[in-house]
Amino acid sequence: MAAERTASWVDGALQVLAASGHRSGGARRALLELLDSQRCALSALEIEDALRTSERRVARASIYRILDELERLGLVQKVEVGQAMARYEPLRTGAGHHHHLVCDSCGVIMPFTDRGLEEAITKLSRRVPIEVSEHEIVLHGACEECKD
Amino acid sequence: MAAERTASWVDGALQVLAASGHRSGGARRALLELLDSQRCALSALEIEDALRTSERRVARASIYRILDELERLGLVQKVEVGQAMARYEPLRTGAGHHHHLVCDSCGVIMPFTDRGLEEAITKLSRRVPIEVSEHEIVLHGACEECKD
DNA sequence: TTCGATGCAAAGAATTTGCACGCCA
DNA sequence: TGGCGTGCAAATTCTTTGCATCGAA
Repeated sequence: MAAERTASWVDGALQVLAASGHRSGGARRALLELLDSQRCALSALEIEDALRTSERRVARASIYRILDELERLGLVQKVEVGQAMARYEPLRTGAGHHHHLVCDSCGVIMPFTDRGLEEAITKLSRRVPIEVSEHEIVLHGACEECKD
Repeated sequence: MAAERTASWVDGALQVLAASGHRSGGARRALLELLDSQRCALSALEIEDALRTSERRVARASIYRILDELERLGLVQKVEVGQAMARYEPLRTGAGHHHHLVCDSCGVIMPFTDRGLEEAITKLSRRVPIEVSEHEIVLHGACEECKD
């Protein structure tokens, strides 16, 4: 829609955080950068793992707290793909919006986008009894590998 | 699509169970009947609660085991509406297929159906890298009550 | 110096597993 | 009668909370 500078999602997020009265903090910064570098949603534990190795180590509790705050501010989206574990990914304006394919056999998760689907959702949103702010679509099935 | 007798979902389910080599069992029966009588998805704990009161009491572990088996057999669908708790509902052929609206403020869940959405999904399913067997759509937002 | 940010460990909540007994086929 | 179905309780796994300390403004 609007032509926005892709001034790294991290910067934008930090700005929003500052604007809402948050101080800096190394843990949050590391977490934001990790999320930004990912291709698809990560779970809290995967984040802890990734950060333990490289970057800056961040306590598990902090990860949950930070993700919770980021979600509340609309900076990340929590996605539930049915593996008893929440996953999070950056919420970018316009570009980057996608949904998920899940292989119920091996658990792999892949992102996909579909214009028709988004249009259907937009139309639909106007006539449901709630004020829609977000939507989440998950297609379950068997991936090439597991299809046999 | 096909004109199917609505010979109660419970009966059909019991038949599938029998066909796949399962014995009868009172707990499963009670759980099936409860699910069949519901208007929307229930969580395992809600099921335990409902069964504790009336019907036949069923142990929590059994509820999880039974739901797991029913899901594997394609008799119920697990829906994740993002409240750190899985919900289950009967999977009926054709009629009854719906998706969910979730109020992120009060947590109420409402079912909805949309033809356009289903068509978009069907088309889309043909060109994604997995063999789609199920799909789940959740719209998040604020309900009339919480909209203020 | 002040108060939010973070780490650590214990607490909680949902779900799973182990094992013994009861009941259907 | 044999083995699945079920209950009970302990164990796991993911997430949250309590509290002390560290660090940014």
